[in-house]
Parts: sequence; structure tokens; C-alpha cells
Amino acid sequence: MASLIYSQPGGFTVNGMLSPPPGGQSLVHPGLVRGDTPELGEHPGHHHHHHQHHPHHQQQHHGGVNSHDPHSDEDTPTSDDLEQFAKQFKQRRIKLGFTQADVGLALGTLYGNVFSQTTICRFEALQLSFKNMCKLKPLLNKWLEEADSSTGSPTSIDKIAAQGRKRKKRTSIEVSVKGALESHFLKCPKPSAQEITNLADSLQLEKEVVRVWFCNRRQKEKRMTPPGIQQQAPDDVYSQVGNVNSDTPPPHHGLQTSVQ
DNA sequence: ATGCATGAGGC
DNA sequence: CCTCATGCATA
Repeated sequence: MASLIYSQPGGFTVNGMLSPPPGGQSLVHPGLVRGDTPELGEHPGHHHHHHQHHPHHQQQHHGGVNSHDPHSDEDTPTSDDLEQFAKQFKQRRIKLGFTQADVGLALGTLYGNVFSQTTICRFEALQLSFKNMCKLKPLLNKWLEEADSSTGSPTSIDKIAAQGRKRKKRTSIEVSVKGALESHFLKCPKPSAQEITNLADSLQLEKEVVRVWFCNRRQKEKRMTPPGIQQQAPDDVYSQVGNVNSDTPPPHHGLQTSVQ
């Protein structure tokens, strides 16, 4: 842990790789409990947990077509599988001298599915939904095999045509305003249209901006590494109470130990 | 690495 | 209007 190694290929393929800010988003979770959402989404896997103090898997139980072999990628991987794969993937990717953007592009030329640097980054950081991770894993796995087995086959460089649509300029929301939104989110994650209009008015934001903010905030909660994960000490398993939700995807277990 | 945004699909 | 997969643009 002396220094971080950002091995860039050739030393000239510099893209958006920056060192993380020391503070990051200093998310304070004012209380472990929040208003539980009675709405039932099709979250992948049924987590019927008996206790919350041991790591559990969240894969679906197939009708016996499921082998215990951890090497088989035929069935749905566990969140643990994904975590380890993501870790190895990143490691080897860097070792091979590829950037996240390179991988995304390579996937396009290999299978026709192009992905952006963002998606690859989010995959490595487990910042996608469980389902999405499962979908991308085989693709990235294949690329991995290709990448280190290819002795020197130059992958053709393809570019995707840019969309002709004009994109709205990204509105930057002030920190104080974000705080206000956060507070409201904790009280009510799914405000009605009227509430949104109301809120937008008091915060002096467009209604659409507020609406989208809530959508994005909800998505964040559904990621594999949701914001506000509590790292419990191994001798302090009893203080982990309060989360009696059977609907909200809980912090699965000790994920996200190292953020790069 | 991440914040705000788009668009498809679904009630 | 929502969720969900995805990415441009930006810190």
C-alpha cells in the first residue's frame, strides 16, 4: 500500500483516470432506517435471509440445473462471484495495458456490443445492478480470454457514429441543494408529481431536474454497492440492527472494501 | 470516477 | 410516471 500503480499503456493513452477525491461524497446516513418501499420490483434473486450476520448468496434456485462448481458460469453467479471476478478483471486488464475505454470498444468489435468507459468502470466498481452485472460478466470474461491469449492480433479500431440529438447541458446542483434533496429522499424516496413540483419550486430547480434526480437516486440504492454501506467490526455484529426491510436490497455483505 | 441525462419498455 | 441499462460531460 505504498503507492498506487496506474499503468497506462504506452504512457500516452490517457483518458479519464483520475485519483479519487479524499472526501468523495461524504455520505452521512442519518439513521439506518428509512421509509421502506412496499413496492416490489423484480430484483434478481430472492434473498430470504434468516439472519443478517452472515454472508449469503442471492442467486435464484433453479430446478436442479445448478451445479455447485464455482467455475461454471452457466448459472447465475453469486454476488461474491461477481465481486471476485470484477476484481480479477480489473487487475488483469491493467496488467495487459488496457484502459476501461479500450475494453468497451473491444467488446464492440468483438461482439457488436459497444460499451463506454463508464460502464466498464461501473462494472469494476460493482456499481451496477445485480442483473446488469450478470449480463456483462460473460462478455467481459470472453474479452479477457481473448486479450491475454491473442499473441498480437491487432484489434480493429471502430468508432461509433455520434448521435445527432442535442443533449441537454448537465445541470450542476449546488451542494446545499443536494443536501436538501437527500433529506427529502430519506423521508420519501418516491414523491408524487405534485410533491416534485412543490420541491422544485422551493429549491428553484426545474421540475424535470428534480424528477430525474430522484430516479437516479433510487437507482443508486439498487446497485450492488449502495451508498451508505456499513462496515461492521468482526466483534460488533450485534449493533447491526434496524434494517428490517425484506424489500430493499440490503448491503449484501462486506463488499466495496477498496475504492480506487 | 461520478453526476445528470436519455430512451426503451412497462404499467 | 416509473424502472433500468447505459453514456456524455465533467469534477
